[in-house]
Parts: sequence; C-alpha cells; structure tokens
Amino acid sequence: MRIEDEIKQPIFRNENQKAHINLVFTAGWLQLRQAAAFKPLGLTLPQFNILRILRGQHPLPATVALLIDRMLDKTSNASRIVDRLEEKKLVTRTVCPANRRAVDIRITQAGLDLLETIETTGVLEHANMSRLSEAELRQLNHLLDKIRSAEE
Amino acid sequence: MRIEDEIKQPIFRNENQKAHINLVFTAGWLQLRQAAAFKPLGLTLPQFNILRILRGQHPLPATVALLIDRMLDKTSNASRIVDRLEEKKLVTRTVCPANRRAVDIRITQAGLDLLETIETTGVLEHANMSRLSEAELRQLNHLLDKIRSAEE
DNA sequence: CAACATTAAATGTATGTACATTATATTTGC
DNA sequence: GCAAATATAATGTACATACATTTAATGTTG
Repeated sequence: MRIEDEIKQPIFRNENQKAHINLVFTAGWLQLRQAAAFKPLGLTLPQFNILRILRGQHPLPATVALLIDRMLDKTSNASRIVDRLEEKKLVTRTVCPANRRAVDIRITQAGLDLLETIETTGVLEHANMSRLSEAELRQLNHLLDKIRSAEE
Repeated sequence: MRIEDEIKQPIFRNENQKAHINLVFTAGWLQLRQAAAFKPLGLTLPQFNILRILRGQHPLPATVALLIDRMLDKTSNASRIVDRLEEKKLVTRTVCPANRRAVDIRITQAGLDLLETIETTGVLEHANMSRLSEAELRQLNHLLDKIRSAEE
C-alpha cells in the first residue's frame, strides 16, 4: 500500500516530507512485525538485540558500556534491559574482578538456546525485506547512508 | 558514515539484514534530531504530530478515534498525548454534544502559533532529508512502499 | 422497553526511551 | 598518599509504546 493510503494523507508538502514520513512509518512497520514475532517467546526487540550482542562476545563477557556502544539506540537504558534478561535467566551479571566499577554480563545456555530457536524456526520470516531484490537492497543502503551524511 | 561504522558491526549476514538495520537506524537518527529540535519548545514528536492533525481539521474538532486513524503509530495512546497538550493549553477537550461517548478535541490559538513558529524558524532544518535529490527521494519512496507490499 | 452488544475514550500495567542525578570505584595530580 | 577528577553502572522521572481492561453512552433486538 502506498504511504498516502496507509496514513490517509493524500497530499504531502513535497517529496522530501513524503519520504521522511514513509521512512519513519516503514521502520515502525518492520519493528512492529518483529516485536509480534518475539511476543510468544516473551522477548522484546531491545532484549533480543542485547542477547545477540552478548552471543557475539560469548564466551567472553560484555560490560554495560560495550552494550551501549553496539546498540542501535544509544540512549536506551541497557541496565534495565539487562535487568529483565537476568530475571528470565537468559544472562548473568557479576562484578568484574579486574575493575569493580564494571559488570560482566554473559549470555546463559538458555539465552543461546532461545536465539537458536528464533533463528531456526523462522519466526522472523515475515519481518524482513525479502520483497526487495539484491540490487534494490544495495540501492536502499546507499540512499539511507546518504541521508545521514548531512553535517553533524 | 556507513552503517557498518555507525554501529561498529563490520559484517552483516546479508544485504537484507544490513538494509533492515540501516532502515531502523536511519529512522531513529531522523527522529532523534527532530525531537532535539522540539525540545526547547517543550514539545515531543508525538505531541507535534497530533497538533498537526488537529490543525488539518481546524476549525472543526477531531475525536480520539480520528487522531488514531491519522497517526503514524496506531498503537500509541492518543488519550494521554492529548492530556499533555491540554495541560499546556495547546488543545481543548469538550464532550461531543451529538455523541456523548466521543470527545471533541480542538487546537487553540496558542497551538496554531506554536506550529507556525516551528515551521517559520526552521528548527527542523537539520532533521530532514535534503541531502537526497528529487529523483533519489522518489526512488526511496518506491523502495519503502515495496518493502511493505509483503503479504499481510 | 429491557437485556445485550457495540462503540468511544480512559485507565492500568509492563516495558522502553531520553536525559539527569547518584553511588562507587578507579585514576590522576599535587 | 590523599583530594579532586573521571569512569562505570544504577537509579529517578517524565513521556511514549503496546496491549488489556474498565467505564460510560449508544445501538440493537426480542
């Protein structure tokens, strides 16, 4: 469906505004589908993203600072997302012996198993961009990088 | 900056995953800039979006159901966003005389003035996609529409 | 018309986002 | 070595998101 029809706004001020709204709307659309896929597993999208970062480090631990560095959304609150994962026993938290200010966070076997389940059962199948060809995906990546190439 | 460098992940599973992450990251990047621009005015992004819908209706009122219908994010809670706008005297709320279940929401002169200020002082100047040409914007709109064209 | 269903908005609750502040631990400079 | 600065995570607060439940008004039907 065209963005005009999705949000019932037939006219945009210009192509720039239309693309802006389309971009935000489409990102939300994708994330909503992903979140819906995780729901039966009791996981949220930020929790999933943190679990993936932890698996990338495994068997080494990660600190909160490392998680923030790797997260898409730098301003979200990694501490509290780790709280939820710890409650579900998907990660462990121990004071770092080398630096007692820092905290070593590790994914558990249950966490690894959950990621494995998500990836092998194809729950994310309908939350991706498989409608685009390889060439279109590259084109999209190029355009998106260019949007952010504005002066900081 | 390329998405690889933004989130310090040098390798993606495939172009699809890379475009997915790039899309979500870029939308967040744009929204963060918009939100920062509104901050000095004491307005949040969802509040701004609702004000714009109300101006589109002005001088007719809107109901909460109409706001939800027009919002980018259907699942957000229009009632409570209107609460905040009402506290700031940017909108008024009165029970609809024709249907006492519904509520007539109207933008005030202060609300109209605030929108005017935002649009004439160019506070959103750095939160747009002006780096893309007209042709690139059209291309982007096409690709985004195609992403969402997947089976529901 | 009374019982039931539907509609419209508000409210409740868990989670996340954005940003400021606080509590400790460590580092640095005198 | 100790005071001040810095680093690291946790906590506080306001707002938003996601979704379930509640409250009240209106419609529908026997």
